[in-house]
Amino acid sequence: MTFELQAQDTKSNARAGLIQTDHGPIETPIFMPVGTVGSVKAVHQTELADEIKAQIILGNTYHLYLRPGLDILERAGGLHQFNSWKKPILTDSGGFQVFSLAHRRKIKEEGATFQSHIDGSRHLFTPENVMDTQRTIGADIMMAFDECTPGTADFDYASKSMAMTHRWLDRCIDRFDHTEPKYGYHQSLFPIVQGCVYPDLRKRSAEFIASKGREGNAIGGLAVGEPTEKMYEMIELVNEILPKDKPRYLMGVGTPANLLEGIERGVDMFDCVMPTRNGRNGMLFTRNGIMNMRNHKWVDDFSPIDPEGTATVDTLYSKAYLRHLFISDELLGLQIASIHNLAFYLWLVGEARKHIFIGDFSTWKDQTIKKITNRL
RNA sequence: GGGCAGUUACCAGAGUGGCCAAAUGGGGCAGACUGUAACUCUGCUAGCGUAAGCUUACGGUGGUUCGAAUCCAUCACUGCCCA
Repeated sequence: MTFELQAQDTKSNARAGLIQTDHGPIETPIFMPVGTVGSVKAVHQTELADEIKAQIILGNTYHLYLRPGLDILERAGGLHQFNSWKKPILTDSGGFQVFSLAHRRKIKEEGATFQSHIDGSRHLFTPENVMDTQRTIGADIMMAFDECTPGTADFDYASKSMAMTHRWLDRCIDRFDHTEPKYGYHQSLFPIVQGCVYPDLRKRSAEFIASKGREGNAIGGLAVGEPTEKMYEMIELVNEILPKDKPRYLMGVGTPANLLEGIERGVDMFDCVMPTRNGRNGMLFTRNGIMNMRNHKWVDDFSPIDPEGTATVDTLYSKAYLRHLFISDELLGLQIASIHNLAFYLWLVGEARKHIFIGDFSTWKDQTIKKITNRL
């Protein structure tokens, strides 16, 4: 994998770049649709590629390990073969599940034991076997196994958690460096900065992560309960330390406004379930603001879903029709909303990239945030 | 023509003397959702009021009772069965 810095905004830390992987290029800043169990929910691969113009998608180690399981993934020839996505894939390590499934896991120095949310069986995830699993999945970008610390953690907990994540990282790196890809193409390992909302911890963590000299770096443990302003502060602080010549990935973030604020602070990669999950729940993001498609106000609005939208569904269908689909629990509504939202997210980061090249990113960002945060 | 059962909020449907402006489900109206246990979750859903509260309400009318969706009479309507 290579990363080329192509443009740097003069008034902010925003930058545009190009990642090259064995599964093709990724133009940054980029948004990566989340496909936890090997599927971006309600969206075909053809739509992902042609309509949404996704360049890379996510998978999840925890979920794919439980289902379909490593044997099937290996026999399929890896996740790319299994789900017919020919472009790059990044897998999360299960570190987020240490947070989101906190009530059904136990953390020890060795690793985290999960009680499966599917059948209750117990499974130990260690830095070593999480590397092995991601080798089997065949992700282009593998994530280190970390503890995603809640944004509300106290300093003492955050400090100990961060230290353990660092020890886990060393074990991840050791295993990663002593194993080979299974399917003949290159895989990268991204370490993850933790440290909750504590500047001292974030600084130490960023220095530790940067010192590992991996091909890219990630910022984790944000948008997990802390105030948004704290999140922005942490991004700013961490990005002063993370190397400029490597891609920076802000994990799990976020709202369209979060993306622009992140880009301004030097983030290159984002992922979030928001466009797909909120889409399935009837919420549409557009360049003019946010719409709840279940609202009565759309009942007889026969104008296109998003007249300026880039996806076919945006002009093919009306707001009234989409509202009807949601009110009627029709599956097509989930598909249209998911495609629209993802296309919007990809359009947004693409525009950001353009404006970084043009040199007016900050001005454009301020105007855009005002519009996209409107409630329609 | 006779017998039986029933009529409760937008719909379905509990409730059979006070704890009932009335369970529950659906529908409707809003809100939430950030490395996905999520086509999920939360709130509201007679009127006025921020609220306490007040008013109108369980087919109609008239009773019994301190008190009625609940008991009685009668009328109307609906369903089933028999002729």
